[in-house]
Amino acid sequence: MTDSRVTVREVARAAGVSVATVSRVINHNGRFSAQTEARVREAIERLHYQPNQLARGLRQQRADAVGVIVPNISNEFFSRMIVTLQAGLFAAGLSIVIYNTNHDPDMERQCHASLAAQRVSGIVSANSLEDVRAAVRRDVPTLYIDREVPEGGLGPNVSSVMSDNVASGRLAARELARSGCARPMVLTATAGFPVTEVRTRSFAQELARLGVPLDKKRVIHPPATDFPSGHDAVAAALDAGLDFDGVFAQTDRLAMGALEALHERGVRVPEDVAVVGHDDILLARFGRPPLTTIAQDPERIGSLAAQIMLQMIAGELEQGRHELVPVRLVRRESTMRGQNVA
Amino acid sequence: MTDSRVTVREVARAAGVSVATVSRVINHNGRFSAQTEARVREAIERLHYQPNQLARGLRQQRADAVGVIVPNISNEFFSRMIVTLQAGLFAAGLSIVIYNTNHDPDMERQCHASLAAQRVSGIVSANSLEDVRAAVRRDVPTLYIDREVPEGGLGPNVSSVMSDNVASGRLAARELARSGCARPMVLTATAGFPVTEVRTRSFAQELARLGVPLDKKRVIHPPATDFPSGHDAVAAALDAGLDFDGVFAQTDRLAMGALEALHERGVRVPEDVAVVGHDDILLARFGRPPLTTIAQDPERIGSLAAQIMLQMIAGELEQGRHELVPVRLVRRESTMRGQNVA
DNA sequence: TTGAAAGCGCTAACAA
DNA sequence: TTGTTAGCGCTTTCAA
Repeated sequence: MTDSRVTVREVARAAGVSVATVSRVINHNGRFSAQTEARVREAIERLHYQPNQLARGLRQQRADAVGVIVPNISNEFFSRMIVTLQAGLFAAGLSIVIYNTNHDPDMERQCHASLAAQRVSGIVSANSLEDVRAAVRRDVPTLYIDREVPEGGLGPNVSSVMSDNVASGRLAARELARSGCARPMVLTATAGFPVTEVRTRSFAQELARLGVPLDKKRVIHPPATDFPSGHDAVAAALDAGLDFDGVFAQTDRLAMGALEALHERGVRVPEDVAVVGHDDILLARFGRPPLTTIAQDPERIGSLAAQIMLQMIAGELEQGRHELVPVRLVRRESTMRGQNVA
Repeated sequence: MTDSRVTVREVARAAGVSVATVSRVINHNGRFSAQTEARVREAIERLHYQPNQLARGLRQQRADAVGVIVPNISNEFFSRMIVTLQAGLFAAGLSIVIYNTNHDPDMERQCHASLAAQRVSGIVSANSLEDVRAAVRRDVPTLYIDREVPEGGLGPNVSSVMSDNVASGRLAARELARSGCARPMVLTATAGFPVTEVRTRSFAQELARLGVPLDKKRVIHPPATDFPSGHDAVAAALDAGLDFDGVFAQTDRLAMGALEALHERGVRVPEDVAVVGHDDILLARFGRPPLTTIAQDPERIGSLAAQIMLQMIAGELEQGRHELVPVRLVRRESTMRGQNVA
């Protein structure tokens, strides 16, 4: 197995060269004869040499690692994103160090402090609550997921990747309109989801364009983005006698809760109320009825994030990149009525 | 913010002491006067000093980090486990470096090589495919999740945590027996899940004890552990005319696929066939009908893993700890018949 | 093309 | 109680 006690010195001795030469061969730096290279490689192989990343990082003033800060890795969206992010960075020799913040700003600060102490080469921060300007101050390549960045960007060290939330709102609006909804309701995803307003605004605009007004009293802000919040919000709306015939829930978990509440009260979906969710998590197809939803593409977001991060670390970017990842409507039974049935 | 360019030297100068003293204060090592400590702490505070973990790690011959190797972090079980694992280690000043192997032994080897190069203080390895003896050779505290370790353990540097799989099999057997099943079928979770056989064996034993024999031809090994595999396995069984009135599926995703296949063929659950899953993932309560399942406790597994890992790293263990985490039956409609209805 | 040596920031052994 | 200093393993000047 890998004997972690072998150092450059021993490789150098075994190959009959200096440590500098060994280093050059390993890093493809400077010049050396093919013969020397062969001897060094043979020694590395034979001794099972593994360069000490700590020493390397200390010398280079940065670790071959990227910090990843997410609200909660057990959220399907983040965990799926991380799979491709990790793979993309690993292929380039970078490892990832992960932290959960649980949407706690103080925890987020602690994570940044820890990453600074580790001298990571970059930071991927999802649903960050901090001021994006902090990234500029830190001077470490930072990539935000699902976070609006000011017009004009923030220099070469700050990039962002997120779903096309304007398209999300638009698609949801069209789908409900096509289903014949006249009084749509929105369940937003406020807490810690900075992109929710973009979706709501775009949803309202597209509805207006289609001649369906969105009444403010039908924009509801549940306390969280989970199943119980969706359930309780809709149950409360029904109790209050709120009149609605469509729901755009900004997470699938909210939507599933909404379906449950509607089912309990005997409100038929989609006949009486059409429902559109957001994210297309595994659960969505198991809704009662199966849930129409706006699918995000976390795998694409993760691999794009890896690619951009590598560019930033390599200093290849004059300006940060700010990418929008397409979303798509996945139509299931929860909106199958009117035009949609055809 | 944290200025990562400040070093011990500058703190020492600012506090009017030597670097050694600063180091002592930071690490609570050796003796120093309260007055000195106050001065040093003040300087640290004022300069926003952050010890360089790379230098520290190099000096100590190990990084304050733990490697975590899982088949796929987007599997709900692993991501939930990692949340508490990460929190427990973070509280002790350790960060976690994560890798996905996708059940690929070669990738697993690469991950270990990378972790060795990073001189991590410990490794948590879930569903490992390697020979457990490799951990002894590596000489780094290793904690296996869901992996049997030879009787007598493997010394102080190898521990393990897993669900009580014997109980899993037993609970599933009793539940199906109570539902009146006479011809139960098993969908195993072969690929990369080394604990599946324990469950099957325990299931068979308990059934036998209850007077219900488990026919070998009703033990089926789907190619994977996901929804389609469960669906296809059950569809094939029905096509082949296999006679069964109960299913123990060793992952909930398999079970959900089974439910779907049964539904398609008009086989009623639980009236004609009772179904028990395993894991209690979010999906389970949305089964048609809601799925009875054996709940694992990934949060408990993660926090226990953190605790044991810290003990191993601190050298507090004479022998590795090998812990079984309780599972429990979550009864839902998919087994609600016979005795179970009462 | 190669080697010698400085030094990254820290901790710990030894001295005072 | 505190300071001086060697050295962890590596990369990268500078010299040859």
